[in-house]
Amino acid sequence: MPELPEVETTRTGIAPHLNGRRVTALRVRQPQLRWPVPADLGRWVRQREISAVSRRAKYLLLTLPPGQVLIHLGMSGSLRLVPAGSAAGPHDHVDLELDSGRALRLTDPRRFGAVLWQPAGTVHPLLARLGPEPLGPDFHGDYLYAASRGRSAPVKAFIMDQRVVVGVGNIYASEALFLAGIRPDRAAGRVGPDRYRALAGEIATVLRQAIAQGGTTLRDFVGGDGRPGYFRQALRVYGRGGLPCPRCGGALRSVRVGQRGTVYCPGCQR
DNA sequence: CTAAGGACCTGTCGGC
DNA sequence: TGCCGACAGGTCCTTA
Repeated sequence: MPELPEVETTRTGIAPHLNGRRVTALRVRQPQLRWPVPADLGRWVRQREISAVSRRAKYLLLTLPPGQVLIHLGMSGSLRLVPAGSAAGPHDHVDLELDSGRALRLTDPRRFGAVLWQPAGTVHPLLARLGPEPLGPDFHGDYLYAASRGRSAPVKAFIMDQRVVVGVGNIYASEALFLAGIRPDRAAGRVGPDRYRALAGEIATVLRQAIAQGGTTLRDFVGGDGRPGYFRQALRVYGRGGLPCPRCGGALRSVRVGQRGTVYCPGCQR
């Protein structure tokens, strides 16, 4: 999936085409995503005007007067603007048609994504326990240090926990840990305050740089304009197991940490 | 409370 | 060429 940079890239790509537009129809070809698309979603959004397109964690939020449409891209989801009524492929599950003659189309082969509804004034349960935004003021090394005391889970799993900090997935967790010189399998509670300050800084830096490059495209991610992201060429360790470490030249090691593929440099990361 | 494993679903790739 | 297992950007849910 899309981690935070890909979701943010999607947001900036689609927002100009959605802001101020009226929804003319909702077309759901496959409601069985991570959770079923609410059967009455069309009634909530039809003829309503989209007033904002925002992001919280890896969720996109389309604000209409009575509430917000929540969209999560899961592992393989992407959003594009297409001409309304254009031919749909087998994984084009949802079209949100607009009065501009275009439609926001959700494509998601693995169907781990979600399209949900959050009435105004309520907080959807999925958003209720999210941690701070990594690019916001509440995220810093001292926070990570305090939150990690007594935790024996690997530090990589810790920073990928959306209750700790949102938006960091498997790619950027690996990259930030490399940049901060921390072994991904080290217990979160056994990383000191100075190293957490470095890690918080590297997380923010790598996310910002990836956003500037339009995110990372491994196979199927495209931004709202249909173009891939270009951060892949800047990845230091992710997907590079066995290849030379960009810092010391030693072979990068590929392991599994918390069921997820993980690459690190045994020489540079402690 | 934390941690670990399974579950969801489709596509792709490498090995035999 | 064909089949089979492993793996893929997420994260909730159950179990211990």
